[in-house]
Amino acid sequence: MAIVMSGSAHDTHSLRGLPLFAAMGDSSFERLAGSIRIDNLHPGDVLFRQGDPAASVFVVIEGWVKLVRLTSSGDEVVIRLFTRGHSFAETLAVRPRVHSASAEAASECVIARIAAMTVGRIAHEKPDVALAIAQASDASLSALMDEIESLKVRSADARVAQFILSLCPVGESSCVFRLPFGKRLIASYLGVKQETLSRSFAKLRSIGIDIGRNEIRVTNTALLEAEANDQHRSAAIRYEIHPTPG
Amino acid sequence: MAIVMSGSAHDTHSLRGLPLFAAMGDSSFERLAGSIRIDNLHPGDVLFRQGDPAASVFVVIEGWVKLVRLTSSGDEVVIRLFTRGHSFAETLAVRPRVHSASAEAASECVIARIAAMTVGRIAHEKPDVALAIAQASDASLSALMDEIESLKVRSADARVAQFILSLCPVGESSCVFRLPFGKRLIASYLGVKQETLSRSFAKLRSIGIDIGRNEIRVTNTALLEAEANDQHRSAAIRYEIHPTPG
DNA sequence: CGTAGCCTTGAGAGAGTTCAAGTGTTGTGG
DNA sequence: CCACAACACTTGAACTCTCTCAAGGCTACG
Repeated sequence: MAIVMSGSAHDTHSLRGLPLFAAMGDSSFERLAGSIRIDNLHPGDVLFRQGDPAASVFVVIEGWVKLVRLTSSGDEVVIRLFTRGHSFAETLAVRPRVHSASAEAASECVIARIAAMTVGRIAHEKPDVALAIAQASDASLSALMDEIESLKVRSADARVAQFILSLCPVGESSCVFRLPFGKRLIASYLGVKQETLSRSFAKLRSIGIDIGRNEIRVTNTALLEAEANDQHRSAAIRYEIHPTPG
Repeated sequence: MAIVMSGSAHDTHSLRGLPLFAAMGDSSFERLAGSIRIDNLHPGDVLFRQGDPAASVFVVIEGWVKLVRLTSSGDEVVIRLFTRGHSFAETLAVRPRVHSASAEAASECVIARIAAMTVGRIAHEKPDVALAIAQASDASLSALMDEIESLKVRSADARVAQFILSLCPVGESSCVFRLPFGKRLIASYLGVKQETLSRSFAKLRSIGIDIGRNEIRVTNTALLEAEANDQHRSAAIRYEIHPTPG
């Protein structure tokens, strides 16, 4: 169950830097700030379900939220994973509709929530709020396009490598961190079966990636990057063929 | 080469009904209308390239435009296909950046184009324009999520069926139409190899879908729909197992 | 200590790709 | 008008990747 906290001065100050809020002017943010509710969530807590009418706009402050869809055959597919700074359901504040996917906490997390009606009302008066929403959804668009490209052209192994890489802190050539959620979830996000993911992890051990139960140890980020780009395939040397004339 | 036409009264009137424009008020549309340029494009004509700074917002009036990405290994992936009513690059009017994909005419087509700066300027003054942009990008978001779900859970055959279904006029139980573009493009859009697509088409013949060089004949849309939902798999009867106790 | 859930591993089947050859269409120059 | 090349598409066969089914191991929790 969510614990409701008042948006304290400290809270709103740290929110100001998150993309959705950073893109709007001071006066707009001030108006919104009073309506922001901060919730602490536990894994499995539901933010909204596919088919629910849109009620709020969300921003992740800490932890991970999964966006999932139920397929006609009954199983769930993870469409996206949101973490610190990501906002979602913003566009539904513009013209309220039902959610086309469900959102659920994937780890312990802290999220900010604002009533869609409030955001919508302000956005209709203040262009900077509407533009902030458009800007945030542009970021989502890019992220989804990356995902589509990846699904279409990369092998499962490459996608797995890419995913681990995305969890590594930027600029570090080696790192150790905890997996924020289960491997079942990762598999669904990457569009592979759990067994396939497990086998991919096993292969990665040979390039210095050690995946434990909840912990990942990356010895060399560069090797991981090569794997993510399918190097073993595209690196196949291409000889210049000089056709014998006649 | 594009043929530039003036936005005549007839043109702007028909544009008014397209989603991006339908979502804005009369006065905003009037202001925009003067800056709309209508172009006739031939297959292969480039609208923008990945890496180009955003210069315009586009709306497809007739025909098809493909949005493609170049992968690190050099081949191109079709991310999306736009047709009548679809707008794209709208969000780039908000905060100009470079395009993260290229757009190219996939068939003979007619598109409307407005300078991004013009749209941006108006959107900063009139919230309804900013909201129309947000609304249009919400539609894109949904479309991309559908695509991701499809890539993750459906087989190539199902995706092919789904795609043909999307080309059929709604509500018709049988139809005949021309393919608006080549099969190579379709394959790339669906994330399969051309040979695989060809074999999928061959399989569809058994359920009354006849795919010729440029023409498709669908005898029964319902059968196609069943195929698109992977019926042959999920329809496998699940028996209730009563485990023998002890 | 037993059970349940999550993860790994193995073996075999199936889906999709690759490579290679072949068909058909279109456009071009002789 | 035909020969030719270029291009788009199809088909076959072998191979690779990913999934399915099945069993077993590890961890957490009562």
